[in-house]
Amino acid sequence: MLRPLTDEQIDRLIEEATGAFAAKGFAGASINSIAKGAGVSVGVIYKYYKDKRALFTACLEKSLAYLDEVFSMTKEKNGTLMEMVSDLIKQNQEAARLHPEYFKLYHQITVSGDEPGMENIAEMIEGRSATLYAGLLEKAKEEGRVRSDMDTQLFAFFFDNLMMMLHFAYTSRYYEDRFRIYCGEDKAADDDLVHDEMMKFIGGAFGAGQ
Amino acid sequence: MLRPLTDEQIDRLIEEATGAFAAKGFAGASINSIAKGAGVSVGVIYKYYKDKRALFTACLEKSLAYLDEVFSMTKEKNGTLMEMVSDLIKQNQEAARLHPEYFKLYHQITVSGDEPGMENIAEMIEGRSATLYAGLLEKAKEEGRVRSDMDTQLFAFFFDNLMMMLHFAYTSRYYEDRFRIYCGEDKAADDDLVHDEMMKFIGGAFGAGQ
Amino acid sequence: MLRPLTDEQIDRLIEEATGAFAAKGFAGASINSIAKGAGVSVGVIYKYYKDKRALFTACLEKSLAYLDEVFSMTKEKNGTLMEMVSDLIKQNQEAARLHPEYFKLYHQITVSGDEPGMENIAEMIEGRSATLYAGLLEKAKEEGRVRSDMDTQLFAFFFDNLMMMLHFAYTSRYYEDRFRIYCGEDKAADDDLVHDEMMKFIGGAFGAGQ
Amino acid sequence: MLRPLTDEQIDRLIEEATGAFAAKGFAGASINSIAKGAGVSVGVIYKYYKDKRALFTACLEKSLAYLDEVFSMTKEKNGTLMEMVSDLIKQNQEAARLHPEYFKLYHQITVSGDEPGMENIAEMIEGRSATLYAGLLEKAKEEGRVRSDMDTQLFAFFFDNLMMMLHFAYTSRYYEDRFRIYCGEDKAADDDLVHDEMMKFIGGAFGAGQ
DNA sequence: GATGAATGAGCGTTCATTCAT
DNA sequence: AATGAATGAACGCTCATTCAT
Repeated sequence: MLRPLTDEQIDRLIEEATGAFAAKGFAGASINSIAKGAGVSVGVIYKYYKDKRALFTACLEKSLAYLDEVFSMTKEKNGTLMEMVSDLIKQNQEAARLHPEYFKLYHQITVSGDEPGMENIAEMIEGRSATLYAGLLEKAKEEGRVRSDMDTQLFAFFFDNLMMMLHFAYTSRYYEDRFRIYCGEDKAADDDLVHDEMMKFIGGAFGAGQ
Repeated sequence: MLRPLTDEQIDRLIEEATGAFAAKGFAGASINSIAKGAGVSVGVIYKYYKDKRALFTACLEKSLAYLDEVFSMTKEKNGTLMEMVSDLIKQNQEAARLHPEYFKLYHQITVSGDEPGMENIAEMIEGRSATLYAGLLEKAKEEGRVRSDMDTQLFAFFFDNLMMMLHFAYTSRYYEDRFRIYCGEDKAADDDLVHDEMMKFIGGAFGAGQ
Repeated sequence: MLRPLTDEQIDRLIEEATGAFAAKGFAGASINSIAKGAGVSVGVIYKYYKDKRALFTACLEKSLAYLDEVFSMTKEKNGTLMEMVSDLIKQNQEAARLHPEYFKLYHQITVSGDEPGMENIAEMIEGRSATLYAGLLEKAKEEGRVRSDMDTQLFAFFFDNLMMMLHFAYTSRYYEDRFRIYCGEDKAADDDLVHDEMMKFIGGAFGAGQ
Repeated sequence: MLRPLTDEQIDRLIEEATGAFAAKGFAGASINSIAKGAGVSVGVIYKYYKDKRALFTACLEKSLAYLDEVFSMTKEKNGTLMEMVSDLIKQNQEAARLHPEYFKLYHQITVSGDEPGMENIAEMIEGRSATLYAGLLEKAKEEGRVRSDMDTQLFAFFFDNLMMMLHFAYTSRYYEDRFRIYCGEDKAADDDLVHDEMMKFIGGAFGAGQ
């Protein structure tokens, strides 16, 4: 038989597709040009994926698996709250510089409307970190290490918002520009500075000095 | 009709197009159905706007003008830093509930890639608030009303990130879901609670108690 | 606006489509090559017809209307049974030579399986002639002008079978060949001879000599 | 398997393909699903048959061989003209109920246009019966057992037309419907009645009472 | 010599854009 | 100067055919 797609070819297809979906969105990306870009035939895509949506989902799953891995690395260190925050910032910076397209794809789904199959996607993606952050804050609050008057759920939410915006700042053309407008080229490129200032910001927000 | 489009017609066109782009994204929206919805002919759209992208840009500009107006209302009050923060939160909450489509459109451009005409759009949108926030923080720092060790530009950036995520949380399907996952239905719907907690978060971050 | 399709263009489109469907069947015919052949754009077909099936239906309707017209011309003459038979033969010969594609299209639907929208098509097409033929035979039987032991419905059916095969013999490549195999080139081309022999055959079958 | 296709496999392939072509037509049937249904690989089909058309032709040939067999059974009985007619009717009824797909396939080729390889197919199929019928009629005419003024070739043609329409009436969806429209459900299902009436019809046509 | 996954032309259909009116 | 039907490139997808194994 014609040589089956190698793992490399599949990887390249997913990579190409991820890039296309990340850059142009689901509707804007074209299967035919993804195939061309990946160096495979159109037809074979439909052997591996039922339709365009399934290809998109496969790309998304790979991206989310990566994001989850990054998140898990921090989680497993089991450090203190602020150690975790520091870690998360660093990991996000590093991961976003390494694989911007994964974050871009994540970014894409945040703009998609009510497409079928997208109903519980937020729960899937956000559930774990929501629970983790709120739990850590709750524990820290009980132990008196953060301000006692916070709503831990909302504070977890605000904190995660900062994390999301951080990786988008390394990832989306618009957010990159915006980053530079706020800080100038130099600071935006200085990962350590950003980390340190963010630690101050979040530390202060949490009242983590107590 | 063989007379120029009236201002009302242009308004209605932009409104219709904004709704369509907000709901379905750039690629998903159809010029023909926008024309039908707006009660104008397809052809005339191309007299006023070079192409679909130009129409999108026009919608975007109107949305941004609205957002700017909201922002200006706060700016002109000339209150203290934390008064301004409080105001901004409230304004964003109100505006996002009133005109979600404007925020959705704003959200759309953050995912668009390197399309022509999108080069300086961030500068256009973000320049003024970047300057304002950093300026206010700088002044407050000099006066000792916020922590003295902050990088005011980065802090302004972090703060604006929180503002952006706030309006997206009222505006994008995905972010709405995510909001509820973090806080539950009740808190996500309680604008006053969100405002108050956000004030604590930001107040702490700024060291605004000093 | 771009010049709307003239009636001539629509006619040409239907003609081209009828030819394509007649020659290759519904599945085998291609909208794109019909468009090319008719000298119109693909897109405009979809302005006039919802989809391929609708175009086919339009062709079929035109063909059936023509067939019906031919049939009506005979019916309205209100002649005796054998006069009607004679007329029908002549009309079918003439019509089939004039517009073979209409008969071909009719022929096509006889091979189509259980496609949607084809459920009651036989009733639509065959109902009128079935009633007419059986009625005429019944009347003739009562009047003793045909054999008294016939089942008029079945005899009407056999008679119509001969009519169908007659026009297919002028219309379908296969049936034309078969016609020549049975009779030789010369007789197959001799419409009057065919008419006369067919009159004998049917006259005998009906016992119309009585 | 890396051994030649067994005869059983070829048979099964042809059977599957015949079913598919009969049900969906040439264009509608899919080689890939025929292969799957027959339990052979796609590739091997192309070793045995040049292309889809050749596979169709092979199916057709098998169908025609069967039809020919049915025809031969009658022929070999060497009965009188009207005995042969009676036999033919019965054989057609029985065969059509037993193997509708063979007749359907035969029906398919009558609608196909000028495809290559279809040039002499009518000759192949119709030649023998044309000769036989005309011969029998000629002999009967000489012996005075049928009307003396008939053109035996055309009468043979008309007679065979009735035979064709008879098996299509048991075989094609459209012709089945039409049969019922002409006769009602009950008569269409009553093979003996149909046989008897057809004998009357043909007997009368031939003037076989003489 | 069979396999069956890959190929890619071509399908039906859409829709941004054009242009005769 | 607006109209809106026509245009045709390009879409997602299928399937007859090929060819490395």
